[in-house]
Amino acid sequence: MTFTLTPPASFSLPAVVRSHGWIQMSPFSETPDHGLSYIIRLNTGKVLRFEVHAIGDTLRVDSTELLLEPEQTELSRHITWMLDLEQDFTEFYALARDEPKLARMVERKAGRVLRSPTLFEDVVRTLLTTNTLWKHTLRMCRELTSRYGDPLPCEPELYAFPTPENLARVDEPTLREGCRMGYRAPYVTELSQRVTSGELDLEILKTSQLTTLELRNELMTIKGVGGYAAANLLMLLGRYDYVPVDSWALKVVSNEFFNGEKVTPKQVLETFVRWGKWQGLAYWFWDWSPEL
DNA sequence: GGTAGACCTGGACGC
DNA sequence: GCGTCCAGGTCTACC
Repeated sequence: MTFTLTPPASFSLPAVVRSHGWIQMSPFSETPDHGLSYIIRLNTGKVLRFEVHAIGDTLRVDSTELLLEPEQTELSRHITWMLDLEQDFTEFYALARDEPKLARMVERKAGRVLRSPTLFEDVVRTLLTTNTLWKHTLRMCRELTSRYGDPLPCEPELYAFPTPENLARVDEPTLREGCRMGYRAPYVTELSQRVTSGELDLEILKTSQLTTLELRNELMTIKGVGGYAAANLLMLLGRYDYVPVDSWALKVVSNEFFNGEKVTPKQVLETFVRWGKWQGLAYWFWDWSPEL
């Protein structure tokens, strides 16, 4: 079935889809027209694949399954969140236009960051990005999804991302060996159990009134979430006060601002501090010079 | 508050 | 084929 959504004026579907590496991780994929494809499990337990295509000024959503009205409402809510349709970037764009290294992202209507439907899923994905190579992150995510996600009825070889309940049931050694997640396995197990038991409500953080610092502290109570992961998750929550400093950040900032000299995480943070509450976005969408 | 070492996986490299 | 080294963030213990 098909329905439509109306995006804000300054919106580009390809810009969101390609905003970062999530699109390469299962069950995300990019459609040939640079739209979004994703396999989701709704609250009713229904598993479906949906595609979002930009058609003129609207977004067309195609679903592999027929949806009841509450299911369509739920799916619309998820897509609105995933594509960050409600965020207003007017203030940031006004600042970014005067910075040659950000002017291009304004032209491309970039700034929105692709999200998973749930924060639980984004935390798990982020845990899988830490202390490993991107290739291995993709493998771990693929294994996790295909082993513990619910299958798509019309293409049972494809799966939705596993729910907290699914992952809470998997014992840690199985997760460790099956998905070759190493020491990350107990982090994912503990997170899944905390969410399933109700001890940790991640979804409430999406609309939290906490300050960014308080939100950061809350995220860092999750085992395996340190400074980089918390900053990354804050970006996904629409808070851009922190720059996620990883090895790539150290490299590009060194190349761009320090003539290739080795830099510390503190120097990376100082480089973008002038962007205030937008510093994470300025870093993320900076038009980095090619390495010499 | 800062630092060192351990945690894992898998690819590159030398023998 | 085997052993060693390395990259990638976070945690814990220690100072």
